[in-house]
Amino acid sequence: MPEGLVRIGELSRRTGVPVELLRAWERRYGLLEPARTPGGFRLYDDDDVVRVLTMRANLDSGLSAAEAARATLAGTAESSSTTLGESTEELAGALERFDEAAAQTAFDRLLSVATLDTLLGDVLIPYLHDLGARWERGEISVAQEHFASNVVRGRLLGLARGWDRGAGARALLACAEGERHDLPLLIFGLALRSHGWRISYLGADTPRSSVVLAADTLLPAVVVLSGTIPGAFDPLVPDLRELADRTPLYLGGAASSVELASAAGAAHLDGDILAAARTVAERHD
Amino acid sequence: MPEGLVRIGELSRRTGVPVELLRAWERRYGLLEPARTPGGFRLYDDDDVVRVLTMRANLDSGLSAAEAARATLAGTAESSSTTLGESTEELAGALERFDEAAAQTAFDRLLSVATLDTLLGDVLIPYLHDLGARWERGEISVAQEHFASNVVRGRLLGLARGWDRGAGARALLACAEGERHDLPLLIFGLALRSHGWRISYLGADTPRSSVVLAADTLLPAVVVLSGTIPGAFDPLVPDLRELADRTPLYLGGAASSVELASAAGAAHLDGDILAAARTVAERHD
Amino acid sequence: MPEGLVRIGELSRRTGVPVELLRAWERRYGLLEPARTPGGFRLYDDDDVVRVLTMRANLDSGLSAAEAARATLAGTAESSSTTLGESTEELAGALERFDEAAAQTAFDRLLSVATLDTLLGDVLIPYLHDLGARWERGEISVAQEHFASNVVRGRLLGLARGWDRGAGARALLACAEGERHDLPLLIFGLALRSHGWRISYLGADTPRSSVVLAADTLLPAVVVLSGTIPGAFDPLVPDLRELADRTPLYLGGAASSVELASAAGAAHLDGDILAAARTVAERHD
DNA sequence: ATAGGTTTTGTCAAGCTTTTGTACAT
DNA sequence: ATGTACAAAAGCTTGACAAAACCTAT
Repeated sequence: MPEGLVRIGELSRRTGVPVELLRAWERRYGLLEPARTPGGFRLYDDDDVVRVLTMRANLDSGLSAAEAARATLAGTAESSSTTLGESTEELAGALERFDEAAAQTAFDRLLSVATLDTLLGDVLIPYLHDLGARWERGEISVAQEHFASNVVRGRLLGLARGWDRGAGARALLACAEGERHDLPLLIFGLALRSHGWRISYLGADTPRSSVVLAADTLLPAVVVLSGTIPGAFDPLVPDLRELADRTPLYLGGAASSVELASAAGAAHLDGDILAAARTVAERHD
Repeated sequence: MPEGLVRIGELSRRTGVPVELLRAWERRYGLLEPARTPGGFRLYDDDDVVRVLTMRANLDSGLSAAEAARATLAGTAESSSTTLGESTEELAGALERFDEAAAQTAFDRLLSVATLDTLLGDVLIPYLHDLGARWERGEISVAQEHFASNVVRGRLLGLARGWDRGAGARALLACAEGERHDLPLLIFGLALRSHGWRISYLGADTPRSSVVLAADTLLPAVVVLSGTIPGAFDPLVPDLRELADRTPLYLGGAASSVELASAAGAAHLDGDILAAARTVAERHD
Repeated sequence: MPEGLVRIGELSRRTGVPVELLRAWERRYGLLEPARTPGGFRLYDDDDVVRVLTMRANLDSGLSAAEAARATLAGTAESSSTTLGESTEELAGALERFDEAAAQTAFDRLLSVATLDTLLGDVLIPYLHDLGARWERGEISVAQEHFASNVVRGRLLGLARGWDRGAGARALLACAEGERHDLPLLIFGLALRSHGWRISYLGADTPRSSVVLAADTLLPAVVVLSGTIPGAFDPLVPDLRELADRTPLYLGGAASSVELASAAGAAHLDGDILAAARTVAERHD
């Protein structure tokens, strides 16, 4: 669209506002600041058309002329649609500056615009990855990491509430011994829940014997163990093999691999948490 | 929304309160403290609209003008309630004084403090009952009832997001023709969802032919119809019988009864929404 | 809820008792003692409505007016303390048999009958103590302990949501290095929050340097460290002393003692979590 | 239950000012 | 195009009024 400058008559025709009134609005409220021809004629651009139409809309909505003009001029782009990305950044920023309230608000906003899957896959997982990476690069302190984890953990546990109810198959979830990162496992649990599964969750750093005991009590359809520390699963292989004899067993996280899992009689879940949940859900219909 | 200051005439138009009365309330009770133009005209903001609506609602509920004004002005208490009961009252209060922000906060609070089942069964269902009763007694204005319903509906729909995903059995939900009260059915859907079911929701006032068509397309495990208006199901009986031949059919709400349901080849769901959801969930394991 | 005072006509409408009779009951039996407007009009509150309805019920049950009034005024206050114990047992039982849904329900019930302080002091703290004791005696498996901790943690973090909002003094909370039991600290935080404080929470196993860094960023009014493992604080004493120079410091949990705390320039918080929170709150008005 | 007086509150009016769309003269 | 003028619409303040609701006392 070429820069179409029009004179006042044309502006009047396009907006339906009488010429005199356009001049009055300019004079009284400074609504428009048209360029001028050498001879003094007013020249309006497309923005001016929008401005006049906005002015009219404001008048129609009941504002007085003075107020309508003020509102029109103040009408800086309304942030009508806060996108997913913005809210994510807001969440990240709030967590980093220890602002819990703002983080909760950002979380609320995310929950109100996104589905659970989107929240988990497009927001939380990338955020946690990023957090980890920056922590490794020393860009973030342990305090910030702790603070953020606790806020996120609180929200995830909130979403998890009641996740062992229903009629679906049951999964028993636990972190390997020594493993402290429970958040990925929590996310996995929520994803599996959204496939209709029932979740029993033992959380971080669960001794192998406890997993076995819980499995014997609950008789889950599958057991899923998570471990990120390299070598975390190695000493467990014999026990896992025994457990896998009785219940389908899955190993996930960086501590697992296809080879290690098969050595333990288990199946390996690769990196993508949501995909892993889908895999488990589909394989045990 | 651009912060639009309006003059007294527009405020009157938006609230239905005569101009003179608005001035009288300001003079006598200090209900409003409008800004002024240089020339002395009163300028009101959005909060003032809420204040006037609240004042009117208080009057409708039987308070004298002086008391209504006092209650209106007092009704901005910030609070951080912890007990379920307190949060519930907070929600009710916020909804009645048209304070959407506070209502959303109370809702968030409730969600963070209670289980979904409790929120539905111990908070929302009693609240909606109470709302209806007070509306019938004229203690509450139509505007308040509408406002409250819409806020609640918005939150429930938010909670419902993605409820047709997963691997559980599918239920098709609809209100009978002419039936406008969709909130009970929404609550039923959420309760059923918490049992791991997938929900397909057609909402208020769904023509019988649409239900049949959706049922043939989706092949749900059950179809649930809701009706509160007495006699709402009566003309549908032949069609329902045909539908029930193909799919298990449930009828709920005051318009249904054991006799009517069996005449339609369906099962009757009694008054307690959460119990009804449990019944359906268990019967179709 | 805005305390709405109503005039005699509305009271009559709400109770179905004629205006003259209401005045007569007041004059003859002192049934009501309404406030008055400057002009002399009677003003009744919600309790008065209840009183009149009770009076009517008493009359209907055959009492004479004078007797009915006396009975009404002798009105009783009832309380439900039985439910607390039952719900507590229900919670404990559900957690031990890995029944998350039932545990959540029990939690909801507790929240609906108890205040936060009661919940923390009379239910959770005793329960956690008991859990620990039974774990030591081998009556309970690690799996059960883990499972229960995670459910409780989820609820506590839910109650904590937004706890750094407001205008009160700020407290920075963290567990000592190596310390994994964050629940007591969480409870302490909630208790302190109920005194109007703002909480910044770093959670389990926080390195000393991180605490210092967070303290320098947030400038809290106090720092509180928790440690249960004997000797957990010992290697930290020099660093703590330095931290205590800048910010009031409190040490709590079995790892602390009056001597150790004073050696670190800090104050010792003794075993009772709720009392400790009260102490901190009062000492920093 | 009634009578006679008071308070409360919604509504109206008079007289004047401000705001704003439109018109007209230069 | 500019500047001024003008009148209708909307608003302001003060004051008053009457119906409804309420009071006390008989």
